[in-house]
Amino acid sequence: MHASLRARSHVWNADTVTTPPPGLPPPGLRERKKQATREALREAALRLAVERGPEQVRVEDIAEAAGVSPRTYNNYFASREQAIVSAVTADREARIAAAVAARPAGVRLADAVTEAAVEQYTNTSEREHQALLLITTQTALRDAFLDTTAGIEPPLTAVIAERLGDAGAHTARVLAASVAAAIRIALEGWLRPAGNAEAAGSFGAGGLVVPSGSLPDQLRAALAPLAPAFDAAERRTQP
Amino acid sequence: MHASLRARSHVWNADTVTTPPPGLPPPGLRERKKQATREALREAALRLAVERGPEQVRVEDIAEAAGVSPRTYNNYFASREQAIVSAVTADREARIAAAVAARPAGVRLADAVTEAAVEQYTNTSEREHQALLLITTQTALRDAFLDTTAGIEPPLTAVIAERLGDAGAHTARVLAASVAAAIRIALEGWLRPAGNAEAAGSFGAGGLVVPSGSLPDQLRAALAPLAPAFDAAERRTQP
DNA sequence: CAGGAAAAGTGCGTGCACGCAAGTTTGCGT
DNA sequence: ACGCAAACTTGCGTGCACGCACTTTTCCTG
Repeated sequence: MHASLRARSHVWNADTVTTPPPGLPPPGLRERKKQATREALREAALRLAVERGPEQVRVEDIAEAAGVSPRTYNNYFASREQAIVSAVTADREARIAAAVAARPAGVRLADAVTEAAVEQYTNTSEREHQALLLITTQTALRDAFLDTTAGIEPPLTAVIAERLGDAGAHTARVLAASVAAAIRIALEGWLRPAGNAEAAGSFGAGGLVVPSGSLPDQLRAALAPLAPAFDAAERRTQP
Repeated sequence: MHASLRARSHVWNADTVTTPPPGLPPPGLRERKKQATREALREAALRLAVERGPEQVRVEDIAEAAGVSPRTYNNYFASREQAIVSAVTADREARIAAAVAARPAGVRLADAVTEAAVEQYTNTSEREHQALLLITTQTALRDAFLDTTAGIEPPLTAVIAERLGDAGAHTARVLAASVAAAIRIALEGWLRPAGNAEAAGSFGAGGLVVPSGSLPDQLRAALAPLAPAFDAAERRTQP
């Protein structure tokens, strides 16, 4: 059944250490240390991966560099790849949701989502771009990065549900998942240039794929087909 | 960031042993033995999982029961869970695509897809239902089963692309991925009853989720929001 | 300001995924 | 029929994910 498209790829978030939804009381020392550890691991993982090749970094090294035990390391990250990728991902999931919520209630929901996504993926900081190059070099990292999109679903579901009202809660879930899938496709197409020919799966006819434009273009193109669904959903709540 | 929703879950298809798209020449001895081995492993995995608990089955046991080395086992399956789940899944991916292609060209594409999905998931054979009960007992199996939906995407992309023409190749990909996501959601909702309360993720408002109807209902409900997107895509090719 | 419970960190052991480098079988051309 | 090349199998070694039981840290409540 098809080639090894998408091999092993631990989907996001297998950590034991839970981070509760931002509580109103001051975070408390406990939370702050947790986040500090998390960032220390992220940082160490990325730094080591850049210094030596990503292949030459064992979890033991990351843990040591961050000053924790290896066992603790994987209370935070389910795989070596996650640790590295999370450094460039940070909390983009939450930022996208926030960006959608920030748009005035007047605009089309489809546009709000699309622009929010484009916006959050084009903020290409300096180190982030450097790390992206690193990611493209290794399939495992590439996959881990793509799996990041799954994390967008829950917060996006929340904001969409907010706009659609309680009646559309179910619809919101499906739309959010579709958006996540579309974004994944856009990212796939974007960082394809690394010459693998057997990309699009193995089905008969049209072997032509768009020659991969810029990321914003890819995102808009991938999200466009979903716009009618958003419009219909919106229309159903505000006739 | 959220609880451990969707922990480790090796996405489908990490096998080394490739199965080329069905060639026209007679399969040849090589292919037949490969499929035989695959089925022997599937069968052994399921049988052992049913006899003792799924937890009490090591890879070594499965391999031995199938008469191959443990190393060969994971040339076919990337995880223990895949082997077990694949016994109930068989090639449902291809069947769904075929079912879509089978529908007359006159019907709405959205309907064709929905009905094809419902049809292929309601053929609950005897042993299959038994195995589904087994799956619900263990989170790892549940996740592996849900990840099966990812495999629907490639063949579904092909048939949808066929109906939309080459212009809609890109759209087809996004729609297929959305359908896969929707089906996943439907399945999630369906085999939820196993009392876990922290299901829907952790976002503020509406904690009400539909009390999970039958599988066909869940599927139709999950796919309905995508219908407008299909209609629009179809309209664009045949005005 | 205790004291005790909850949560995070740690050491250890087990089974597993997977790369590598033979060995073995199958298929095909001459 | 022969033999070569490609494909599959296998043994071995390595690093890793993760459960369990235990220690340490943080937080809350009387």
